This record gives sequence, C-alpha cells and structure tokens, in this order.
Amino acid sequence: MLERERHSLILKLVEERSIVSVGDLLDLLGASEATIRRDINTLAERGEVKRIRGGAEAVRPRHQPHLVGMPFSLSQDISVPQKRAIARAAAELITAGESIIINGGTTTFALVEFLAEHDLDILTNSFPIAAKLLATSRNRITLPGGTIFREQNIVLSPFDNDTIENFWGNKLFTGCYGLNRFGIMEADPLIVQAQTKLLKRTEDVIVMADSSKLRQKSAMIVTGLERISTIITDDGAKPEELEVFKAAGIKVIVASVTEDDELQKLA
Amino acid sequence: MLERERHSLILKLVEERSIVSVGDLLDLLGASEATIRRDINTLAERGEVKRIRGGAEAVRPRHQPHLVGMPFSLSQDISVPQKRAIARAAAELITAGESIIINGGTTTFALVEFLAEHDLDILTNSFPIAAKLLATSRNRITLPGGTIFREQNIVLSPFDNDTIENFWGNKLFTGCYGLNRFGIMEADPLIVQAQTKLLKRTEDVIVMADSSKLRQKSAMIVTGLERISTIITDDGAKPEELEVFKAAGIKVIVASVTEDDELQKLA
DNA sequence: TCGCATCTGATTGTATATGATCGATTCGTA
DNA sequence: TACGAATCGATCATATACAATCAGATGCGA
Repeated sequence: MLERERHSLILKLVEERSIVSVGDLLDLLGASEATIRRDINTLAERGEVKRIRGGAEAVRPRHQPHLVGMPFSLSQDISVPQKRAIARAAAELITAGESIIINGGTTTFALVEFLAEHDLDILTNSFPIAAKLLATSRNRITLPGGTIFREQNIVLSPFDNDTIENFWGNKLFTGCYGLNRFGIMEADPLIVQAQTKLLKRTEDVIVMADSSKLRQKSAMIVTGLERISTIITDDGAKPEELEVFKAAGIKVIVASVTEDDELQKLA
Repeated sequence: MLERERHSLILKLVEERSIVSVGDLLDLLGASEATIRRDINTLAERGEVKRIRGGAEAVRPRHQPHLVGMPFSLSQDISVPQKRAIARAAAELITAGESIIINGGTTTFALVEFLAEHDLDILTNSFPIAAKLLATSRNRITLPGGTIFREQNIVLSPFDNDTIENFWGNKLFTGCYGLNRFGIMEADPLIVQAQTKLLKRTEDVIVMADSSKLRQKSAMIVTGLERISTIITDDGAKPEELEVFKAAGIKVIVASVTEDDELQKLA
C-alpha cells in the first residue's frame, strides 16, 4: 500500500470514527507500527488530524461517535479479496431467470461482476450497482424511486407508496455493518431505513459479511437472526464465531479467498 | 503495446481507483518500470494525473465515487451545437433553490452541463442525466421508481403508485420527437408514457426543440399546445414556423448558436 | 532498404521509506 | 508513590522508489 493510500485511509477513518487507535490501523493498513506512527505524525504536522496517545483524533470531534457507517468511497478499498470471494459464492446461489434484490454496499457491489452472464430481474437501491449492471450485463434492472443520497450512494424515498411495493424478489442480498447473535447491525439510520424496506420484499435473506463484520458492533439492529436464511463469510472467520448462526438454523457458507481474488486488486 | 494505449489505460485505472502504484501497472501493462515511470511523468506534466511516490493519483478528489460509463450513443451527436445553445437558454430560466423536472432525452441531457453550479431539487427519469448530475454537480437528485429501459435510457414504472406522486416541480424541461400545431409528438409509446407521468407533476412546461423538430411529425400526441408555456428552439427555425406557437400564447425563445457551441462537438 | 529519431528496458548510484530494536516516557493501577 | 504495561521517539539496517544514463529495439520517412 502506498503512503498516500494509507494517509487518505487514515483520514477517512478518523473522520468517521473521530478516533482511531494505532492498533486498529495496524490491522487495517497492514503496515508496521513505526510506519503508522510516522503517518499519523505527518498528518498531525499538516493539521489534518490531532495526535493523541495511542492513535489519532479528528480535528473536529464528532458528537456521535460510531453512529455512522463508512461512506461508500472509503470502504470500497477494504477487504477487497474477501469481498470478491464472498461475491463469487453468492452468485452461485442464483439461478437463471430469478428475480433478486441487491441492497447497496461495497460487498454487494462486488457481486455485480459475477452477474454479467445472467438473465435476471434485479431490484437494487444502489445507484453504482445499477450503473455497473447497466453497462456490463443484460439483466433487467429496477430502481426504487427516491432521492439519491450521495454519501451512501443509495436511492431512498421518504414516502411509503413506493414503486418497490410491486416487486417481489426470490432472494435479497445484503451486506451489513456488523453481524452477530443479535442479527444484522447497521450504523447509519439511512441504511437501516433502506434495508428495512427491502426486507419486506423477499423471504430469503442472504447476508454477505466478511469475517471482520463478525466482530463489529453498532447501536442499531436491522433484523434478528430469525429473518436470515444464509450467511456468506470468508475463511478468516473462526469456527466458534459461526456456531451461533448455525444454532439458529442459518446456512453458513465460508468462501475461500483464491489467488485470483488477491490479484483482483490490480485488475 | 503502444504508448498511447498505455497512457489511456493508466488514465482509466487512475480514474477507476483514484490511486495506482507502479507495481500494479507493471503487472497490468507488461512494460518495464522505467517506461511506466516515464508514462506517469508525462501524464503528470500534462496535468492528467498527479504524481505521487510509488504511483499516480487522480486529479479529481477521491470523494466522488466513479460511475461506470453509460451507453447513450443513439442520437447523441445529432445537432449538438443547436442542442447546446438551447440548453444554455433553458438553464437561464432556472433560479436557485428551485425544484425542476427533467425528462430524458439527448436535448435535455445537454442541459446538465449548465446545472453544475446550481442548487436545485431535480427529478429526472433519465438514468444518464442522473449519473452525470451526480458526478458533476451538488444538486439533490430524485429518481422515479421503475425498470430501466435500456434503449430509451429512462426509468419507468408500469404501476401507478409512483414515488414521483410526491414530487412537485416548478418547471418541466422536456425534449420531443416533433413539435407542431397539434402539440408535442413522440414516436415511442414508452416515452409517451414517461412524459405523461411527468406532465402531471408540474404546471410550467418548457419544450426544448431544435428547429428540425418543427418539421417532424409522428402518430402520437403527448399533449396539446395549451399545456406548453415556453418553447426554446434555435435560430434555424423560420419565423413563420413559430407563429402558430406565439398565437397560442406560448413564449418562444430562439437561442443563437455560438462559436463555443460549435467547438463543443470536438471536445 | 537504409538511416535517423524515438522509444524501451536494463543498470547504476542516490534518495527515501520501512520495519525492527531499544531505551525513555507516560499511563493506569494498586 | 511505586510498579508494570503500553506507547513513544530515535536509531539503524534493509527495502523500495527514484532519476540519469546508455545500449538495443522499434517505428518512420526518404
């Protein structure tokens, strides 16, 4: 990872969580402690973050720490190979001619790549997903009506008389902010709203969650485990972490990251 | 691989990912490190990318996620200078903070260029218009729900309980297939349907029709002249062709094609 | 086909970034 | 206040990126 990439990643993270520890960054950036310290110090000198013991802090502290999910443009770069592996496994669950729903998010965005050859009816609230599907596939695409929220990149209507009331999907594919014994958790109220709407339009809920999501918590539960039929994660997940889902009768699929996925970063 | 090819590939990659490392490009271009450095430096001198240690960065700020290119090749390059002149005149009718509706079409697509600095509430059924607005402006964008029709590039729902029932526009900007004493004519039933829906959501209908449209006829009348408040055309229109509209109490604006508009073709 | 100009890839020396180590400092806690 | 643990900054060896240079390859026009 380039110095510049680390810097912008740190900046976004700091902006998002208002505070990040060196330890967090260690996992996330895959760089050494020394480098991360240097990065933080550089950014602090430029006045872009505030240096604090153990990490970095936003210059303008946020009132509600940890309540907002990462903006699309940032989380796009995180766990790319895992997301791709999960997306490939998810695509295998789809059969030709089906009608599916794709909730917006970077994990589900990775799914689009594997839908190029399909012949599907797809409903998605994600503008980028719709755009990519439009450009790279021949699937029929339906959008819900509403305003485009730039940060989250989703289309959402504040009203009830939604066009999607007339859509029914065999399967809903969704990512999440966190996934644990309480169910699907999200950090952004807007995303909760969007996801809740989609949940009503299907029975079969498939959650695509890379293993880091299993350790992530937040304040908002979108839905409990009873609503989930399948979970797809990557091989970074510990078996004991998955027990609770299996006990709840959920089908758990562990996708292996292939070499191709690793390389995909470059392509 | 030719230098040109490498350059455009690098630009494309930088555009897509915001940052590319020399190492990435090494694998991808199959050229030597020295060549890649030279390429990056050349592009940096031209200001097309930013040189950073270890690679290249997009000039455009990172926040705007990149949208996949949209197919919209149809009649896009017909009468470009006229359309641009008309679009500029149309943009002058818009005041800040307004809420407007833009019907899909190549003439109205030209309008987007002139909305970059505005602060508007915009409803459009056109996917490309929404995409371009999203990428180039800070306006609030609303989409109607429905399926994306690829050929016409519009979003249209076959149902009545439409999200746009909750939208009201001060002005509707629309193109047309033909425009004459009968009113607005269209050739595609789908477009008629889309346009009809939008007509209900405003009082002030502004038709953008280059002069060739005044001689064009078709089988389907979308609405009569009484519904139209303003017509914008170009100076290719003969005065006598415009009489019938003026007689119907419609404001007619004739936009002059400037040199800049002519040149825009090439850009 | 030849010769010139340009492009390309390898090499070199230098500058910079990185990661590991270690002693110093700070923090939490008793 | 005293202790251990965590964090920090400094230092150094190594790894990586860089510009400059040159020889060979390639393209192009005469």
